[in-house]
Amino acid sequence: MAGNTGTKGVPREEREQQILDVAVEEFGRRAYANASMTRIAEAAGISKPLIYSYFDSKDGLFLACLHRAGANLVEQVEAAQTGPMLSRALDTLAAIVRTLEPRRYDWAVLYDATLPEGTAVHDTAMQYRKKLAALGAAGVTELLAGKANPDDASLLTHLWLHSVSAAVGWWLEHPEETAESITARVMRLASLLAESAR
Amino acid sequence: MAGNTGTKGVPREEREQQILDVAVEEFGRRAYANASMTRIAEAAGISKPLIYSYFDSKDGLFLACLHRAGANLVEQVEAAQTGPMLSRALDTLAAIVRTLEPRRYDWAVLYDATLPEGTAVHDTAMQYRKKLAALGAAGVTELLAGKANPDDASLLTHLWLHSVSAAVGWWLEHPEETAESITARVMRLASLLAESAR
DNA sequence: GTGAACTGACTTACGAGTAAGTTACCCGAG
DNA sequence: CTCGGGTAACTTACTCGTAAGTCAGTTCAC
Repeated sequence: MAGNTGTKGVPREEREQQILDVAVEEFGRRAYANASMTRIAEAAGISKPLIYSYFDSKDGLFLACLHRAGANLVEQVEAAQTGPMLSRALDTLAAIVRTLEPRRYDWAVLYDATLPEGTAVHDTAMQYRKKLAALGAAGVTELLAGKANPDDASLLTHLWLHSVSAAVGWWLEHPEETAESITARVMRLASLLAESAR
Repeated sequence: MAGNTGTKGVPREEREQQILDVAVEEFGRRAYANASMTRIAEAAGISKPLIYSYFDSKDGLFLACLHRAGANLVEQVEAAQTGPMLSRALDTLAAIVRTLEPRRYDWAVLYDATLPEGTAVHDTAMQYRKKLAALGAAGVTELLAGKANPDDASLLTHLWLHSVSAAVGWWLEHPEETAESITARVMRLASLLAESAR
């Protein structure tokens, strides 16, 4: 009889994507440490055991979110490393923001500050962060062109990555903004600052 | 007889400071959500109930850390808002870094991303953040001098605060650096960037 | 009828918070 | 100076709630 049990006819692949979408939002909003599997299940309209049967564990679910977000971002950012140095940084930011458009919380998942050290989750996030940092560092090196020591370059790379985080964070607080409007704002600010520094 | 019980003769005031120092480190490293009262007690070489008798709760302990960090930072940053616009940003950064020198994790506590919304802990952190943001916003407004719309200014303020966070974060990964060396690095980078933008 | 999609109800671990008691320091009375 | 008693500084050993993870199934599509 119509208890709540039994299949609903949703194929695994589709259900997995749906769970991932919900999970990214929960992980992005509350961070890994505060995220609750029960809440994810409720938000997805299914029960907890189904999630476990598809993703094994909280870590497994987070890893799946991470891979989707990380691989996507690395790919898009790599593709943006072509133009002349002057505009490359802006191109990269545009690529990131465009990639994040459909799922803005992907960035928060990748840069979650609550991942316990020494776990697979932490290590995997670190790998993706390192890849993005390496891409940023390449640009920074070229920009500085030997005019600064390696530690200064490392610091600038760090500043660059965090500026992107800041822009994405601001975007999350201003949902009505689009990828284009954000990029445009940053471009305006960049030229205003350059002018002020004259 | 000499069980582990009974007073050790440490006066409350002194013990409280010691607990706070340990707690800031734990909260700063692991973030509020992952921090454990048991671990703080162990690291401080005392038992959990003593912490509770002095600070009431995990929230109470965190609040105490917050007030020490927040009040200190707000005061020092306010004092740095005097020079001409050109150097004010650098002065502010220098003030922050100098203030953080004895307890670098204060910044991480103030900007902990895992504070549950709607709690006293979250609200208090927000108040201090807002104060610092307001100081930053004042500088940004003066710098832009009406040449940008309010949303652009808001974004720039956000970028500024996150850049400070980034610098502090880099510092935590390079413990051998001093307040002065960090400030010097940022100054060098700022002038290099200004030159590149020419 | 068989396997994939699903669930209600459980167990378990861990961390916040507490009850009840122990010891050492301090200070006033003799 | 010294001998109690009161209180501040402590601890061991608990309770209790919450969230991860699991068991034993039920139902539907093919």
